[in-house]
Amino acid sequence: MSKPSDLIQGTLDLLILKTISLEPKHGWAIANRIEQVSNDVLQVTQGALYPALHRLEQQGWIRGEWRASDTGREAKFYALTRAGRTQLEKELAQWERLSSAVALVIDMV
Amino acid sequence: MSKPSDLIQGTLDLLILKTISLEPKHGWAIANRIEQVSNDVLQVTQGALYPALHRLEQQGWIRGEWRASDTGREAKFYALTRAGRTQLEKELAQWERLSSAVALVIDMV
DNA sequence: TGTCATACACAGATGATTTAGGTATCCGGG
DNA sequence: CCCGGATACCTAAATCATCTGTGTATGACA
Repeated sequence: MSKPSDLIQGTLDLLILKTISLEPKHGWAIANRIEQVSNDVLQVTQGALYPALHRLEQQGWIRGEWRASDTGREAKFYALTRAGRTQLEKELAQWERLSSAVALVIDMV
Repeated sequence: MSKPSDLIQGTLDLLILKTISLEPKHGWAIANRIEQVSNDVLQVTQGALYPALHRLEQQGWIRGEWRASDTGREAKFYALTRAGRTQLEKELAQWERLSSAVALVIDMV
């Protein structure tokens, strides 16, 4: 089974970039924030989250740094790089483009 | 690279079901229609199309039948079954749900 | 002391799509 | 008459994101 019922494939990068564009966050907080803002519709599993973070960091779009979290524990905070900001714009445009196209098809009469 | 720049993962089934819900079509025509209606934003490659059609047929959501196409050639026309119509409703609702959730995140201030 | 929430990470399976082929027919132009 | 382009079907291999399932560790709380 394992239908991807909780995430639209390919949007996770966008969601992460957007989430930390407001302020740097650590992985756990990023996942929580996405779930919260989406009213628990989007579920970010850790098995998707951490690989995505490493991927994004390797591409140079985000940068990680160990700091103390709100709870006083050490956590890896990720911030957008300049390239990441550009990438975010790109992914936003791409999402807009594709989701509008899907809308055209499903609104077809 | 091979970025999925021409299709949102997981939406192809929805797009196909919707396209033949108006009137039965053969594979080639389905792909053309989707591309046309989306202003060529969505590209349906044959390597994605035919496996998807077979998948949908196996699930009992569409039924194929050989008939003559507009051009006089034999082609396999696919029509929605009753279960397919139900499935289409489901996928429409799901898409609405998920894309709205994404919108919430990317419009986050 | 033990359990829950926080926090990171990875390995293996899954499954849709991309890439890249292959077959065959029909039509029109040269 | 032949050849290229459009139509029409199909499949195999590779890629890659995500899911499932684990494992580690700490701090708070009861």
